[in-house]
Amino acid sequence: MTTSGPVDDAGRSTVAPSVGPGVTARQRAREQTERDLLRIARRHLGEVGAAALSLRAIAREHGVVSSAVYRYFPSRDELLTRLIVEAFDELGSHVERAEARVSRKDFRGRFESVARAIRDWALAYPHQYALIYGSPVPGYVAPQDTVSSAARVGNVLFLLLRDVWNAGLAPSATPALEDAAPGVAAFASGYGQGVPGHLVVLGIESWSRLHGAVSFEVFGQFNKLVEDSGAFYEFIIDEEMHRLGL
Amino acid sequence: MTTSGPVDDAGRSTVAPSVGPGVTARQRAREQTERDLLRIARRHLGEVGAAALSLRAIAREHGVVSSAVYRYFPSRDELLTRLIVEAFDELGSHVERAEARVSRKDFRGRFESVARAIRDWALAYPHQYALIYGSPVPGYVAPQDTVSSAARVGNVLFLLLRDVWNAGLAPSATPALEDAAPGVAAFASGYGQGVPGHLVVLGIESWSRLHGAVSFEVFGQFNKLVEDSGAFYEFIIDEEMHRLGL
DNA sequence: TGTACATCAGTGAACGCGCGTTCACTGATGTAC
DNA sequence: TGTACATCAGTGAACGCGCGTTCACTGATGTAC
Repeated sequence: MTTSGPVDDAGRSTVAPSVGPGVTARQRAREQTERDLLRIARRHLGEVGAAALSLRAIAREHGVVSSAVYRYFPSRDELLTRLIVEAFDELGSHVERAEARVSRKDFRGRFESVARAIRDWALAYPHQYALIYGSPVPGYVAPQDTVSSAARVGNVLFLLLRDVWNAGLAPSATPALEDAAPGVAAFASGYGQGVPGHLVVLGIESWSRLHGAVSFEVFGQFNKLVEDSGAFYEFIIDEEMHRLGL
Repeated sequence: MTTSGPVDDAGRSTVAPSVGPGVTARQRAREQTERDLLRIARRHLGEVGAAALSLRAIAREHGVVSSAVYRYFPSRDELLTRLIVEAFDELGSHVERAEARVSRKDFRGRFESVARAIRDWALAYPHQYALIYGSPVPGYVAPQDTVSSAARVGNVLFLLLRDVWNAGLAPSATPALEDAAPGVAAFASGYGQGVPGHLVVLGIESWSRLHGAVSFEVFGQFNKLVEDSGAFYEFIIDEEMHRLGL
């Protein structure tokens, strides 16, 4: 039996349905139900937000008694974690795919597609975006499981930055950059295969800056202030590329 | 009777206790109670977040039956609105006071103190910050009352930008800035007393950029990524000042 | 200055609602021999 | 191939909780004459 991707405790794939001999109808049904519940949960999240997400409402919509959901998720928090990991992964793969479509040597094109992919995804799934980049859900503590999924967008940006650096295009350090670099040293030493600390600072700030604009747009701070947020975002992209030496 | 500041429908001050003849003990007691309830509400907000803010819990803590709260706030939403306006006003006056301390001609000093004041306030009152700059409270619709309070920080930044422009220091337009300017035209025409549109774009982006970093710090996105967020923020301030010609 | 009346803060009970989670159960599906 | 047993998805009732809001009321405070 060869499945790929994430698996749960029992070794069942959490992504695609299991197939082939040795896989029972019961097991296939379970996977289908789990996917259905997640789909409903995702939709509810998009309608009422994370704080108001209700197991009973999900069960009701699936036509099942509320306790039945506990066969699939041990608690509401576990379900939330699943949704958070899923949202990070969806944004991550959306960004990865967009960036992969561009020629490796086209640094400007790669940066543009990363930046636009973040905004496009956030506008398409505002509640999912709020779940992972908005104010923390009260009473919910993110477990370790979310970390690797959360890092995917950052990784894409970092690898791009590394290529820019290797091509000799990235800017050199300024005093202000040097001052900030020690504060992100742990990250730099983990990821920084030959990339200087000041570039890691620059990359994290690009990421923070893009999300600043996207959050303001998605959360409504631009209401009556910025009418054409697309053009505004393109301006930020342009500035960022200048700054990164592109 | 001379009171200043915001007043409620009955002409009572919502800020300071009324004094002098013609003000009854009952009225003073009412104002005291209202202030007590708001103080408790503010603290609960800081502990459980906006979505979980409960009128009953506030009443309980004040030692009063839950229906009594309705003598002061017609509904939970009205109370939330009060808290939101209050948070905007507190951040606004914190920033205004910080900026006013600096010599008018010291543009760098003025920008730095605005930027630092935003972050300081957000770190001191993270839930209040989340209330006004985080994901929207589900089911809550902000009424018009919040607009003028919400604009105070932006105004400070804009007036600073105007002074910079009048001193001949602000940068001239780039093609990317020109492209974005029409999208913020409404704001520019309202505020732009002789300040060109591209500067308004620049100012709004400064504001968005600062909040991007502050939000990431307050909402925990910098966990294990940026250890010294103070130094990181100083770097952003420095970059912004370069960009604004300071 | 005293009295009759009006105001209104706070009470206590109730309505109707939804929530997460537990638990003993039934009956269909799967497995070992 | 058939049978006895094990697994386990879904049931239905219950526990115990908290919520926002309404309403008729009481009794203290304030006001007009």
